[in-house]
Parts: sequence; structure tokens; C-alpha cells
Amino acid sequence: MGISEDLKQRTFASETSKSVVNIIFTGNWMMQQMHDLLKPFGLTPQQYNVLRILRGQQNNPMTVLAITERMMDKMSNASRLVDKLLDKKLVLRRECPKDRRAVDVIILPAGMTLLAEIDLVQKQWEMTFGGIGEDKMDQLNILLDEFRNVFSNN
Amino acid sequence: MGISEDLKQRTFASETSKSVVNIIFTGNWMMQQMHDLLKPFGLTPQQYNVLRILRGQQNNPMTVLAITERMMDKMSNASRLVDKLLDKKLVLRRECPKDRRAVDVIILPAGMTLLAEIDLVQKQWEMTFGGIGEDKMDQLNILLDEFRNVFSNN
DNA sequence: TTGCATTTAATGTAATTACATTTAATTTTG
DNA sequence: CAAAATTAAATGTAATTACATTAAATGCAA
Repeated sequence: MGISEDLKQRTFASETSKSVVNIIFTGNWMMQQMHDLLKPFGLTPQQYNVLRILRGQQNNPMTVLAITERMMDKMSNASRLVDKLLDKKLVLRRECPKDRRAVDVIILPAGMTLLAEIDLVQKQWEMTFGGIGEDKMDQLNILLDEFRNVFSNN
Repeated sequence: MGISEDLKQRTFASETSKSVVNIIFTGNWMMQQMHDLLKPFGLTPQQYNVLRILRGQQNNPMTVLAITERMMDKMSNASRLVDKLLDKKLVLRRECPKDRRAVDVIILPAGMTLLAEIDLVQKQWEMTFGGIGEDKMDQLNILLDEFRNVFSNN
């Protein structure tokens, strides 16, 4: 099914507005997939995103600001997401010694273990897209980047 | 800037996970653009989406369920979105004569007028993407559809 | 060094979303 | 037809997000 059938919309004003709608719709759809996948592990996609960012830093502490810069959804409040991960004892938070305004966040072994568990399911899920092929993935990435770059600023 | 620079992430585990991240990130980015564009008009993207769906039906009443089926974000509660539009006096709500469980929603002239105002700004904004060209738009739409169709079900 | 601007994170709050439940109407089944 | 199942929408609520503000630390300029 194409976007027209998915949204039961016969025509679009232009190919551009179809693309705009398709990008938003597919983004939401993808987020929903992640959401469903993560549900058994008790993480929201945003929390998962933060955990993966922390893992990506090879266990070096990261400030909340550095996390924010790397988050897919810039709008969610990294400070509160870290709170949630703290509650779950997946990360550690401590005052940054170099700059006492900042806060260092470090992923704990429990966080690494949970991510490792999720990796299995996540990898399997991603494999479903494997049939599309690297060429098309690459092409898609180029096109999406191009859309965002239309606005050179912000 | 490509997704790597935008998220300050040097490498991705695979081209697939890069695409997955890119789709979500670009969807959020696009939503944020809409959000900023609509702010002066006092509508959220979801409310705007509902209004446009109603306009698309050529002033025929639509039930809340029919609206839901056409919404870009299936998760937002159409019932409460309609509430908000009612508060703003942009739509009318009345019991559906054929099925008294259902509720008919109709866009009011005030809603049409507001949409017409927004159309001007929206069209201008969309024109920014015009340089990308119809071919690439088409290509992108095909690729996004392909991603969603990997899961033939749901 | 003091005062002012800036930066970093946390927090207050209103609005929205997620999820389950409820209510009312309709359809199906025995 | 009556009872049970299903459907459509609304609603209660807890969690999350949006947005502004606050608090604390740092940097910079006079």
C-alpha cells in the first residue's frame, strides 16, 4: 500500500505535499514499531535512544547537553529522561568535576545488559528491512538529508 | 548536513539502522517545521490535519472514526482533537442520524477561512522543497512506502 | 574583583498522549 | 425477541511533552 491508500486520500495537491505527509506518516509509523518492540522491556523509544547514545560513548560520561545534541527527538526533555533511567537504575548521574553546572551521566552494567537483550530483537526487526537492499537505503538517506538541508539554517 | 552530522554520530551499525534513524529524525524534523508554521494560527499539527481531512470531504460530514482512519498520527485522540476544534468554533458536531453511536463532524466556514489563510503560508513553505524536483519526490515516496510495506500486515 | 551576561540543568505548569475503561447504540446469535 | 457481542465515541488517569522560568555555576568585561 502506498501513502494514498494508507491515509485513504485519493490525491495530493502536489508531489511535494505527498512527500511531506509521507515523511511524517512513515516517521510516526516507524516510531510506533519501535514503541511496540520496546514495550516488553519497559523502555520508551526516547529512553532507549538515550541509553544507546550513552553506550555509543564507550562508557565515557556525557553531560545532559551532549545527550540532547544526539537525540532523535530534540523536544523531549533529556533531564527528565535521565530521571526515568535513574529510577530504573540503568544509569548513574553525578556532578561533572570540570564544570559544576553540568551533570555527567554514565550507563551502568544493568543498562548495558538491557541494551544487549534488546539488540537481539532489534536486530531481528531491522533484518525485515534487509530485503530492500543497501542501494535503496543509501538513496533514501540521501533524499531525506536533502529535504532537511533545504533549510540551510537551523 | 547528513544524518551523521545532525546527530553527531560517526557510524551506524548498518545502512538499515541509519535509514531507520533517519526516517524517525526527519519525520520529527518535518513535524517541528509544521508546528512552527502553524503556531501563529493557534493550531497544532494534529488539529490542522483533522481540519484538512474535513475539508477534503467536500463539506460532507465525517464520523470520528473516518477521521481517525485518515490521520497521519493514528495515536492522537480524534475525539479530543474535535473538542479543541469545537472550542475554536471551526467545526460542528452532531449526532449521526444513520447510526446514533457515531458523531458527524463538519467543517464550518470559519474553519475553511482559517485553512485558506494557512494555505498561503503552507504553499510558500512547500515551495522551498520545490528545487528537489518531482522525480526525487516520487522516488522518496516509493522508498518510504516500501519500508512500511515490509510488514504486509498491520 | 565585582557585576552582568551566558550557560547548564532542573523544575513548575498546562496541554497532550497513552492506555484502559465506560457508556450508549447497534448487530449478531440462540 | 432477548441476551451477548461488537462498535463508536467519550472519558478518567497517569505519563509525557511543550514552554517558560528558575537556580546555580561559569565566563567576561569594566
